[in-house]
Amino acid sequence: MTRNAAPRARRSRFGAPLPATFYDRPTEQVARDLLGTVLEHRTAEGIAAGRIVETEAYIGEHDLACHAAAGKTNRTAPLYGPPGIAYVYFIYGMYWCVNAVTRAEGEPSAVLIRAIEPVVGLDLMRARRPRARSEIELTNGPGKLCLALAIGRKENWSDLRRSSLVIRAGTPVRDRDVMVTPRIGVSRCADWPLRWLVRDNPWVSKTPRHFLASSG
DNA sequence: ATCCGGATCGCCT
DNA sequence: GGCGATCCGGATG
Repeated sequence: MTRNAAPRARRSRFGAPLPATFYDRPTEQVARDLLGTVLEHRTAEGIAAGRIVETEAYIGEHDLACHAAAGKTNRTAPLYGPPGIAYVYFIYGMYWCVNAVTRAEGEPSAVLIRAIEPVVGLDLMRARRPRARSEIELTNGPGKLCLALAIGRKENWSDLRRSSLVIRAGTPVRDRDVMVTPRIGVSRCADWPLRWLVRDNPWVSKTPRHFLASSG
């Protein structure tokens, strides 16, 4: 029968790592196209990976919600680095969030990974997220997914093509399954439509009201 | 289902 | 000194 899904240690369970040229494009386009790709982190504990279902674009020094609005500092330096590296920042004295650095018109820009759908390493994620009361709560937020995948300070500046933290090609998401909304949790430029999400996916951090009608 | 405050600290004003 | 690209638990309707 179909016994070719060998559970043997396989270097890449999914597609190839996304090339640098993928990230070296307008940030909105990168944010859109990251939907459906797979974020994978290999550690001594094992492999944990998930399908990206929600992203946000932060575009340059003139986007006041973007950390680069503060200019180039020790903290924001990765945003000025090459497309395809990770920008991992510490927030609220407690949590980490991971971005993929892009390059929009030479501006320091990045895409925040806001939610993933767990695919590999569910037990590992549960162990790392003892407070999650459901599979959904494992990774339905930018801080949560970093806990589940053990992404932190060490992953800042990582090359997302060839480090322990990789983004691989996955199953593309059709346009009709993609929604765009304003970004979450920002007070400045709060109405800019720079958040992309997979419609009806349970792992999306905050489902837009417009699509809650089905439950009424 | 929704709202609110506390936790906790690095960074910019 | 004050505020975050957040999460969680408890209170409220």
